[in-house]
Amino acid sequence: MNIGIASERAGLPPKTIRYYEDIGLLRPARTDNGYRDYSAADIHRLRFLQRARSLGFSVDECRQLLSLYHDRNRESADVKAIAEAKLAEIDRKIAELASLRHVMRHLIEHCSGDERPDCPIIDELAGEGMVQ
Amino acid sequence: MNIGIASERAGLPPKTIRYYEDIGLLRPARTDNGYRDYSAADIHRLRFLQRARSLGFSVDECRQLLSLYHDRNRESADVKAIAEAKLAEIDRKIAELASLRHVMRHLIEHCSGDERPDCPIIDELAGEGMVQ
DNA sequence: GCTTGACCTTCCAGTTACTGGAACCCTTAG
DNA sequence: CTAAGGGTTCCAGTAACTGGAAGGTCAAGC
Repeated sequence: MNIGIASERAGLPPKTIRYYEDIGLLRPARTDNGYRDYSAADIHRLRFLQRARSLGFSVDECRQLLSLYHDRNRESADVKAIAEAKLAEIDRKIAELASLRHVMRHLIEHCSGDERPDCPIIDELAGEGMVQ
Repeated sequence: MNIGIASERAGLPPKTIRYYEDIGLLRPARTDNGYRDYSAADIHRLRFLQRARSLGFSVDECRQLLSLYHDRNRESADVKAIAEAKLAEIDRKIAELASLRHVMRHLIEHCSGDERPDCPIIDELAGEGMVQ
């Protein structure tokens, strides 16, 4: 199976698939003309990657998850630990964004948004603002 | 004022301050020995940058905000538009993270997290899972 | 006067996870 | 025979820094 078809099946652009190969995440066969030749197992692996990436796992975490996936002796605790760390990270990011949102809302609410130059958003950034 | 002191006052690492100069965000004077020499206005500018960056504005947005800051004829509506776009972006990110969080929680809750190899997290990533 | 340490300089490379583009090869239909 | 639409490699660029090497400067202590 050529890379174009593999791309459709896996839901990843060809460039990304080649990149994953570059960094050692998979190693498809080659046909006589030098084209990459993807097996069903390769597609499975690519879809695994696509799903894990879309869940916010870094490429390096995907590498770990893949090796756990292929490890017949893995303990589910190992996988759970990675997932829990990721959840904690998501929570941290949400909290940070929520706090940013709060400040932004506050600033926007107090800005008249008209043709006059006075602007509490600019004042705040300049350190003459209302927050603190 | 040397870069070390400027760094303390602005709350930015020296490396970052030099980087901001590289990309044209400020242009401090130089002393005879070639050291950068920061004025009070430079520090003000750096603090502006520090605040805007920590509010999630990109370096390019900071550039726009700085030029609006120095524009005596600006309209507060211009600033408000940038801030509102940023708020919308923050909302999008929060929504995306919330949905990730939901899936992760679900997966983690169903994983025994013990020494057994069975793991719904891995199953899900492999496409044999419970979600969908 | 000399050394030592803290500071400063520039420049190059690396990070993350791709993406764009150039130059070129292969296959197939008309 | 040619053109379109695959495929290949390799190089460079993205965002916003960060680390590190090699070397200049300055102030203090002996």
